[in-house]
Amino acid sequence: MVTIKQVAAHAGVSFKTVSRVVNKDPTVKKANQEKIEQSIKILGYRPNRAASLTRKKQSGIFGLIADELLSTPYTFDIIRGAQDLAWKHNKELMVLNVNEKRYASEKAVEHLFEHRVEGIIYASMFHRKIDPPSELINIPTILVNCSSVNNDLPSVIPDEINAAEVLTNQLISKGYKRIAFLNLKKNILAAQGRKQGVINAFKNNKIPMDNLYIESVVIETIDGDKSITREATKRIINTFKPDAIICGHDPMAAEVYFTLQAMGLKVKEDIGIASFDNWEPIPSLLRPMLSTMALPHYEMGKWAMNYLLTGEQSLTCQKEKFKLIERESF
Amino acid sequence: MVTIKQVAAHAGVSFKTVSRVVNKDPTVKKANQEKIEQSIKILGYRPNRAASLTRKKQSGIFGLIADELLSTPYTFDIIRGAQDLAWKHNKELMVLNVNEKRYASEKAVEHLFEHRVEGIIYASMFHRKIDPPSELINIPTILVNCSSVNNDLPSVIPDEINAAEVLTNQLISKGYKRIAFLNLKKNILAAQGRKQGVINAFKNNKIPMDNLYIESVVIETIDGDKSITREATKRIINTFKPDAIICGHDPMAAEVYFTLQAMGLKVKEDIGIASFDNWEPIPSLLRPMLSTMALPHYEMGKWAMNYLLTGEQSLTCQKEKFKLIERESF
DNA sequence: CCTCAAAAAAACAACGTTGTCTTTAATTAA
DNA sequence: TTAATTAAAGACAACGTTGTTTTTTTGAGG
Repeated sequence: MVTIKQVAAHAGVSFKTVSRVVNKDPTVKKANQEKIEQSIKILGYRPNRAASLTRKKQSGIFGLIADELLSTPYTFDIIRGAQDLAWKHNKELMVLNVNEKRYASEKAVEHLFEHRVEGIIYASMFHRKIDPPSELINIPTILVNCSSVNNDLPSVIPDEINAAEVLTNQLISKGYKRIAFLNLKKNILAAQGRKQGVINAFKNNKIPMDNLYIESVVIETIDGDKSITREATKRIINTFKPDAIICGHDPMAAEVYFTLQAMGLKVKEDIGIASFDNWEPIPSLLRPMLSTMALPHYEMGKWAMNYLLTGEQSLTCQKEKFKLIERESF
Repeated sequence: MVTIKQVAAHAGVSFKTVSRVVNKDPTVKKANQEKIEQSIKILGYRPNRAASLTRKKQSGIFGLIADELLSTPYTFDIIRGAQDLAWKHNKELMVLNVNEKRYASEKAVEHLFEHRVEGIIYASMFHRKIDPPSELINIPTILVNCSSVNNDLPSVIPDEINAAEVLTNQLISKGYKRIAFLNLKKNILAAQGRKQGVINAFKNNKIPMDNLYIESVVIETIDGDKSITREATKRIINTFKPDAIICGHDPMAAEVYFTLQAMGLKVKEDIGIASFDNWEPIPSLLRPMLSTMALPHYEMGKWAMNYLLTGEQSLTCQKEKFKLIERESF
């Protein structure tokens, strides 16, 4: 690999002058600057990042630990959001993919410390409480899509309450009057906020609460048994007789679609369907395409990176708003 | 940050001895080793990776450029496969997510060169020919899920022919006799290989070719208009009258499912459906769940990393086999 | 043409490690 | 006990940069 000294020799200047050109120091004569840039190009010189980091105080590297517990790869947008912003500021983002079984996140933190990262983003693959590696308190850290059980770290999470409120408002404004909400499992954070949001919307619109029915549907895994969803749907249609159903997430909406179809009911025509997550490719695969509240993954990743870049220290809990993706299901 | 010299002072030895302990040099007396390990723990010392890299000839870092052209995040397994193996060998994997619009892959290569990576994995998000950054010929590089237009770089790609052959064999062995293949667009690499594979299977099983019908279906985007798939399905059912349909990929299979349903036909009972990709969550969402050939993303990522780790130089084109995920659709 | 200040470039130390060589301590053989 | 040998630890240079200080060059003003 060609070094700064070789460039200096080629250009006939001291290596320090080359360093100045590389670092865009304005105190270099134009003539020399051009000569050196020529030499750099001819020799194919690239500054050695490691060497430069030994003298610079800031590494320019941030870490992102992606806790892919449930391997829901549509959360990839968190990484995209963080990386786009990092690059815009000429910072590196070191992404470490953590899998509970094989590599403890402790090891990932260790790696990042060795690289002297300036800050760490810890991203969970679904909204939940976590018990993060204790070392994280020694370095600027921001949690994404999760919050610490001890509340000792700042975080950015999806605004579940607002999402449910906006979605329900939209349904109501379109004339739906009797809504069933097939919520996720009770102990899931998202479920709690969304329930609150749906209720808020009913209150704000002064609609009697007996036009709202909420039930938590237990789904263990995405590809597992969905008979519970199917049975709940049938039962609710026959007893509560809603004109719209809000589903806990898009996979559940898919199952609801299929159940309705089997019952001879048409989505939108006979019953409106709305959902949460915008878990591609599900919403655009279904017919009619599913209107759903998109999780602000990209925005959360970006917000987190920005938090680190601005050097903020506050122990905030930022809530990012979902975005309604209107398709054809209500 | 605490340095090696501080540890040395704390333990009452020279900093070189600490270095030996950190690098697991066996020529350190047990007593000293333990004393130093104590000091490291107490002071929370972590070796400075950048400083160490200035002296070591090998950086221990590999680069992965993820060309997320079509943002199909289910390809994430390529990264997982590569990273798992890298970690097992105590190597770092620097993942750079490249988006055609915003950041040229040239810039990503530049970054990786500055970090003195030992090799680069360039991964495409769907199987195709690419024109990779020319700088890559100066460093051990392996292409994943793509090959170079100039054939000047080694690559690992999915074995499309074999996949189609295995899948078709399986259908035939289950008694299906008249098969329609709704292939992807003609100019897609996967489509060409798979067509060959299906034909091979018919030949090997000595089944007359007039029991096979192949048609290329043009789908521009995943979430775009699917009426072409719908119409093709109807037409083929009514004219060719197959007992099984092989779909070009899982989103297409979903559309075929819906079309059949609308026609009053039941998947598996009335007609077998098979597909390619195992593009979660589609296959496990559909009812009955879709049997499909899984793209060997994880395996390709792992193979690529292994290629770099072993320091191989050959200009091979490795073909990784798909895996049939048997569910319930045929 | 000289002086002096300002600008530009060079010299040299420093960063926190590892590699190599040298010195010291421990062990073995006589 | 001592010399010879080996094991362990220390000293010092080196890596390729950047930060700081010193020297040289340039150019303006008289």
